[in-house]
Amino acid sequence: MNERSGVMSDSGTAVRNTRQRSAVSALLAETEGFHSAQELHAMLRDRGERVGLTTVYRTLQGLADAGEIDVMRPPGGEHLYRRCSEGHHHHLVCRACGRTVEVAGPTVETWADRVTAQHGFTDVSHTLEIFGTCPTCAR
Amino acid sequence: MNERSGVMSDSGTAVRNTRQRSAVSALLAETEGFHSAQELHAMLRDRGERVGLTTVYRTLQGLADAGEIDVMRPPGGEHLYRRCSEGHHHHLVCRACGRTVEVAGPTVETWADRVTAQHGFTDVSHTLEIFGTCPTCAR
DNA sequence: TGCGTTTTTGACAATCATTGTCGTTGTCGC
DNA sequence: GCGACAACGACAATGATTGTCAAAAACGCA
Repeated sequence: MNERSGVMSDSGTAVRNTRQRSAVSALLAETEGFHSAQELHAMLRDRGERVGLTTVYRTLQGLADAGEIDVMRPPGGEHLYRRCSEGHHHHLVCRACGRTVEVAGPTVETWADRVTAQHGFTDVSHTLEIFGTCPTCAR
Repeated sequence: MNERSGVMSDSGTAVRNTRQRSAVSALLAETEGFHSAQELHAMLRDRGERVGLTTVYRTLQGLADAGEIDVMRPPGGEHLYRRCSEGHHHHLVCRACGRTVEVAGPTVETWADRVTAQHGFTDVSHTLEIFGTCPTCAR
């Protein structure tokens, strides 16, 4: 955690530092793995933090836009959010039990950069998700 | 959560050949680019084919499960479907104009196989989407 | 070829995550 | 301390996708 008050986007819109925003950030900082907006909302409630569901959605959106958290969109479900560890990485997700393994992929990064450069694309980002059956569930 | 995940590719399940299924397949075969289920439904109606929206959804799902079409899930929107060209490939999508470039990635395939094997995962599939700004829109 | 079984269809209702609304509340600059 | 204005949040609205189930169509078989 760093980035405190005074974060201001170029457009001149001030991002205010509120209890709710801090609560969401703090929760994400302490939590492992992916969780849906609704789950995070419930977790905040359990902690005694009173934060509206709408606010949770908006805060997560803002954090995702700022690149401070990961968003995963698994087939057939809600969006899942997770604090973003430093550096770029991807996820290997078990279809059956949902277990997630974090994998770094310098190979992929390099490849993606080369491909996009070839086509003249700029301001590039990419998402890569790998789904499979983990050894435990395979049995 | 259980999966009736279909490995029923053998002769057990008869996939019946209906007018509606043919219509959807034919439309996809003639159409370039990605389209939503609703768009495809409208296109069928314009052609004079009478196919229910529910059927379109189910047919697309079936085709996607069978690996005959691509599914893309862009942020903030509907699922987009497209006929799948032979071989595995990925997409480079322009954020501004939506233009799509198809790219093959043997490097990525190899990498993905290696990583999943390392973790013992089986029955693996992956999705990779690259978003950026194309040269035209960058200006 | 005709018949019965089984799948598929499709209009409509239901679901449910996400977004919009808008009066109220709290923050922050001054 | 004060006022402007962003953020909040309860609720309603949206809208894509899925479930339902009677009717229709396809296919296997005699």
